[in-house]
Amino acid sequence: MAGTKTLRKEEYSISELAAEFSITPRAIRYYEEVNLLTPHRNSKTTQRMYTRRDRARLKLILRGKRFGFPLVEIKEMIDLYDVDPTEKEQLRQTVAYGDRRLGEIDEMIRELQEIREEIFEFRNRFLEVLEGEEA
Amino acid sequence: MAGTKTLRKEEYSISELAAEFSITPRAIRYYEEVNLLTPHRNSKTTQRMYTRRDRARLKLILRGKRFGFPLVEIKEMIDLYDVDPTEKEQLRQTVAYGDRRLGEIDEMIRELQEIREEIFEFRNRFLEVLEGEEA
DNA sequence: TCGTAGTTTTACGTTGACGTTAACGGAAGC
DNA sequence: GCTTCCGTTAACGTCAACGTAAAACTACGA
Repeated sequence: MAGTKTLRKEEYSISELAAEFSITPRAIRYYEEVNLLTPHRNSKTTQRMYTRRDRARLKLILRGKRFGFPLVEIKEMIDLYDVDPTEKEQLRQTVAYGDRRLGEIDEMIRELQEIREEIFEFRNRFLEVLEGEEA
Repeated sequence: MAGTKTLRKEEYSISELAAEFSITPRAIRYYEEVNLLTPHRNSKTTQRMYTRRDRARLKLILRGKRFGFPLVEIKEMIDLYDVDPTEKEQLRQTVAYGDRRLGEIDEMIRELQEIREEIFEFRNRFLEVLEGEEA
């Protein structure tokens, strides 16, 4: 089985991607409008074709959305993957940006754990009441 | 110092609350429009007055917003605090709702930790490059 | 008592993130 | 060749979550 890699498509059409992620083609085109995706065109200026890299970016976009980040901020974050590693100043700024984001994310995790605790305790209190009645 | 509790205001005006949470009075009134807050009126149908309980609810609203929850869902979650503990069916449904939310939140925490890892590694890789140059 | 600062309702405006429709083009199956 | 799906652009519509502006009321300190 040497050389057996999970066979993956190289390119995707817009509706293939849309179906895979349960969104609409319109949404994907919109992400292109705001420069979050830059698919190339196939067969002489017609269909958009999405590479695995485009697909990966789309995944990141949707992940950001799940946390309520606006698309502009999602773009900022995703663009970190494209920083030129020879530009010292850019690197420095990126590191600083990353540090800020890390702080935010740690805070979010903290808060989420709080929320989890609250819901959990509420749930249990209610469950106890129910199980008390059961007897 | 017995009986010394941190002196807290009993009631707040709309702009006091707005200032405290760095939002606008309009936003607070909007939350009332969608039944997320129900301040009482003081001195004959004029000013809205917010109790500490209202203030607590506002805090919860803003916390929900930080995670991108729409106001309707935030309302669902906050209303858990007001479930009638004598209504068995309501309790049962609330427990089920809580379980669903707990699942979601666990997933969010997991994802956030992933994101944290990614940013962290990126940051470190960049930092290494910078420190290499330093020498 | 007057000014000014805060509050009220009403109502229209705005922004982000798409949804929806129209009008068209190419390809594929019959 | 015709229909039936994709796909394309362009343009207008929509919904949530407020922003903003107008016009009136009230509260309060100098």
